Amino acid sequence: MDLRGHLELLVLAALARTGSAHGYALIGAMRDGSDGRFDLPEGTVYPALHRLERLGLVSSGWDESQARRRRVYVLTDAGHTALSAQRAEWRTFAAAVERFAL
Amino acid sequence: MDLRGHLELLVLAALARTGSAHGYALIGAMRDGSDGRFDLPEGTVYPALHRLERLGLVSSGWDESQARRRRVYVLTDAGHTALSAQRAEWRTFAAAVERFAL
DNA sequence: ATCCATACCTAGATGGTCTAGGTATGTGCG
DNA sequence: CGCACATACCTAGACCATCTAGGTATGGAT
Repeated sequence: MDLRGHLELLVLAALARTGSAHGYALIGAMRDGSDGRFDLPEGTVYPALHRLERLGLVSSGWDESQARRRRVYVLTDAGHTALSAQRAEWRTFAAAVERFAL
Repeated sequence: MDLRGHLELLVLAALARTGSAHGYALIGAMRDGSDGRFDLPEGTVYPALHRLERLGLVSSGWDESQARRRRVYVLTDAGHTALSAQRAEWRTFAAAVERFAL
């Protein structure tokens, strides 16, 4: 799919949209929320979530209340901050591309 | 600077803007045309130009008319086509990010 | 019973970008 | 003149995000 560094923004935004969600649901949310454009393989998303957790931007816990166990993620405060920063960064980046390359 | 896959679009667009230019001038054009936002190291741009030439999107020749020899690049027909395609791709990508993540 | 969707995971390949060097020529300045 | 600096080209290798390609296991439907 070639997200080229924008994956982090997408995952954080997906989590902000859903409030909290497990990995597989996030994959679906990104796919469905983008008309199939952001259809990421699990091998991309799971490691990204682990990285975000190492960075302290998300935290996770096992949800055992369902029949099938799931690792549920939520944004931390730092995650919300990072999301705002990445959104701002995207805007200036996109504006620059727009001005220069289009 | 972290252009993450958008470098090709930028270089092609820079060449389209200038008509034809040598590598060092393209670096300046990208830097100045973006308020310093696209300030790429030579080690990024020269290999990118070589790659684009291998792909047939640009062609080059030595300009010996000046005191200092320069390798001057121009877009090929395929390069113009590729630029249009990448602009279109950018637009749909940016629109999807905008809708989903902002 | 079997198959598919769900749900998680990781090792290793891939490949674009950057770091960090190198070479050489012209130009401005004291 | 000598020196610094900008110009102009180049490449090897590091880095690291993403993808490929596997693996495991459970639940629900037929």
